[in-house]
Amino acid sequence: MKKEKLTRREREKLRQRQEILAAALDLFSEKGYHNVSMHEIAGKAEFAIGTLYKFFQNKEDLYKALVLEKCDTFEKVMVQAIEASDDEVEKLRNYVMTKGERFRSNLPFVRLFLAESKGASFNIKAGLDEELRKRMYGFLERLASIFESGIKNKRFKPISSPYSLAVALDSVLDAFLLLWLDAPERHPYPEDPDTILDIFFKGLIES
Amino acid sequence: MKKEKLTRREREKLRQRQEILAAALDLFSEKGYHNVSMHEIAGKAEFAIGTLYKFFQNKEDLYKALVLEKCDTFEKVMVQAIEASDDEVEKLRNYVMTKGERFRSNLPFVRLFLAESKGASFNIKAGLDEELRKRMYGFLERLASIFESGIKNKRFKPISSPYSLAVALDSVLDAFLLLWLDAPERHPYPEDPDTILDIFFKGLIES
Amino acid sequence: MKKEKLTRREREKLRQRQEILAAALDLFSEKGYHNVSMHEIAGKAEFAIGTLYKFFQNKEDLYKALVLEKCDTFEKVMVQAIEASDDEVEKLRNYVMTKGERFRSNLPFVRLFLAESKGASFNIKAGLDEELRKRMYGFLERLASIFESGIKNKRFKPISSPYSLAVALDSVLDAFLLLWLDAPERHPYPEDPDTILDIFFKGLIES
Amino acid sequence: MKKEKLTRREREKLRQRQEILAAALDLFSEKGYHNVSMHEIAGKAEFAIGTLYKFFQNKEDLYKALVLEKCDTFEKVMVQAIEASDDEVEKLRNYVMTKGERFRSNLPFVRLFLAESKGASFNIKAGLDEELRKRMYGFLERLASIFESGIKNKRFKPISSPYSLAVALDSVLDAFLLLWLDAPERHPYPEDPDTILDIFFKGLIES
DNA sequence: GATGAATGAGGTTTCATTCAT
DNA sequence: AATGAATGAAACCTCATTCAT
Repeated sequence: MKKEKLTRREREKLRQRQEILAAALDLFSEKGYHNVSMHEIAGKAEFAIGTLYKFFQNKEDLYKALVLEKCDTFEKVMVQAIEASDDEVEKLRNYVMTKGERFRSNLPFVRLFLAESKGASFNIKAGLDEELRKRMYGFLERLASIFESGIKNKRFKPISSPYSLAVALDSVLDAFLLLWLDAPERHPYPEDPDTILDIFFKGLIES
Repeated sequence: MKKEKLTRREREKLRQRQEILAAALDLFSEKGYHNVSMHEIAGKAEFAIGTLYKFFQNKEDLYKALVLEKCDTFEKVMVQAIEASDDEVEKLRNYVMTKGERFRSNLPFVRLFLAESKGASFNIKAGLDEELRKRMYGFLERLASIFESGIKNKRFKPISSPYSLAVALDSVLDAFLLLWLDAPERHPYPEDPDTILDIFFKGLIES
Repeated sequence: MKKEKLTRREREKLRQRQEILAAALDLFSEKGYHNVSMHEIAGKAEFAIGTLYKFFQNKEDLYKALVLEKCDTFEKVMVQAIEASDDEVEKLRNYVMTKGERFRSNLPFVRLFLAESKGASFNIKAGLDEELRKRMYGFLERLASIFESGIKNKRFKPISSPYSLAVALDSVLDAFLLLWLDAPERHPYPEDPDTILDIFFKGLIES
Repeated sequence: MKKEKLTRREREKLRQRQEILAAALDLFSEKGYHNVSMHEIAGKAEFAIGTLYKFFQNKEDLYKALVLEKCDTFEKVMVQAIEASDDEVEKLRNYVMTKGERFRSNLPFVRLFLAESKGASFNIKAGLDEELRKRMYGFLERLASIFESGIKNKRFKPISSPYSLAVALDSVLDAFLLLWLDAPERHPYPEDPDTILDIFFKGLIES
């Protein structure tokens, strides 16, 4: 389905959908699912309330669509980042940099993302959690395979659990980003990815 | 305020308060702040609705009290853990072990804790976040000072940012605990604290 | 206005109108006025919503037109039935038979008709009721005049209130048809009109 | 459960329930289920909207309770009427009189009753119809058994279908009452029950 | 002091109707 | 002339909170 094949009408609809989702993202990320009313979203998006229900069956549906679509885009960018080089260390550097950039330019999304992926999400009765975790596990396995191949290629020391390493790296990134989100000046996100990677690269214990 | 000074009446009130908080913890951790009604809490605690409002000004207040008190206890236990030994490595080991034990025996609290500390908390209009983060930063500094003293005592290599290391260690622990929470069998929490600490102790790069 | 004078355009419009009414009849009779939306009718009739409003001012108008037109046809057939013979008993027989046939082959209409004529119709703010009752009274008078003429012609015993008799006969027919509608197998509508008429023809009391 | 055993609180609740039902009956019978809002009922009953939902789960539930309870009372009175005498003709006379009186003093109920029992009720998704028809069939059988016993006791001529006779008598009563409801002056309900019964008692055909 | 009945603001959602294309 | 996207009033219902008993 090429872009050119979309009729004007279809393009218009798509644009409206994006506007609704953008308004919803702003509000949800600022106040949380339960503190935002459909009226508020409609108001911010400058549509009548009924119009929202033409695009989304209900509030839950709108929220799910928002989170899933944003995560989709985010995941794709992350996958691209780790596939941009053949060198394992370079893959990790790219990942750290790209995640940082991406987060810092998508603040509203980040708040939602962390709320959904770390914090227990009580917003939606079922399904979103599982879907998101499934994706996260998938991505962690990609990350783990970088460590594996790095070990095979003798770039890294042999390590028993590459998956744990992936979990660790990812969580550390999120932690730094969360700190930065909370107080950007006090906790600047490092320009140089090695600042973070060195935590893993350089052993702490004096030998 | 010594225990002996509490009248029977006062002790009774304290016990009732605990019962309310216990019921609230169960419900909030299972369904989330917005999906639990004051009626439900009253029902589970076997008090009348009005009684809840004798103890807490409103729903928000009850929630705040619950989270803060639980965090208090938790923090005290963690501080004890890292003060139980004089050796820096032993302090870290104790921390990893104790946090794991504590989490695994306090599931309902953990869900709330993670929702509040990682996920952006949208439950409460203001205040809880800040209070909790302040405490968390305080604790992270304690952790950081372990690394500092370890470096001074030549137990650890010199590292530029002990605080970052503290953040990293803590976030990695939480990540493992979150995985374990989601699928305990697939992601067992390691018996031996060194399994986690080695991520930081042993450098990854082949030299 | 003769048929020949209708232009192709006019004939087309009339056909469309009928299609809308047919779709509306199906839906209204199945779910009731308030449980059918204009969208549903438009969908079933395969017209755009706007088109419905070209033919009918609003939902109420559409409903009124539907009921009145159907009743018109029905009334005409009933009048024909009682005028098909000169003999009073035969008139009544024809009436009983024709009403039965007509009902059984127009189920959707019957449900609406009974809802409107027996049940108090709360669908329409005003007007339909009165119009329908006026017609019903007119028809009952026709029926009454059969009894009158039967009495004058000595086919029937003298009876003080032929109108009451008309009411009675009509209501009994409806009652049997309602039973049949509810459970056709348990309450078959009699093939022989005399089964019903005998209730009136043969006195019940032993003399 | 004796009346005396009701606590003051319970009696109060019962009274309130009755007030809500009374307000609802007035409104429903005047405007129909779908044209009455819960707010309206609350306003007329002089309760807050929330209070209505303490007594009834939802609007449907309130309506069902209303119709069923009213029908219960009505049925009991009717059964008493036909059991007040041993003589079959007297039973029928009592029935005709009592139904007339009852209807004429319970106009709002009658409108609802006829709407539900004759007109197809589209108000309630399911259940009310069936429940009411079941009761109506039960009552018609009681009526039929009067004709049966009358035939056995030689008070009535032998008739093949006493059930049909019951249906006929009942529907004729309803028809007269409906006429009276529509235009009391034009269609007075007969004082003397025999006016109606004679339709069945005296054969129409001259022999 | 404890209770829980009563309140009503405010949430989500539907649907008859309009009007620009 | 026909369309159907957009509108927004108004429906049902929940639940935090109060206060008379």
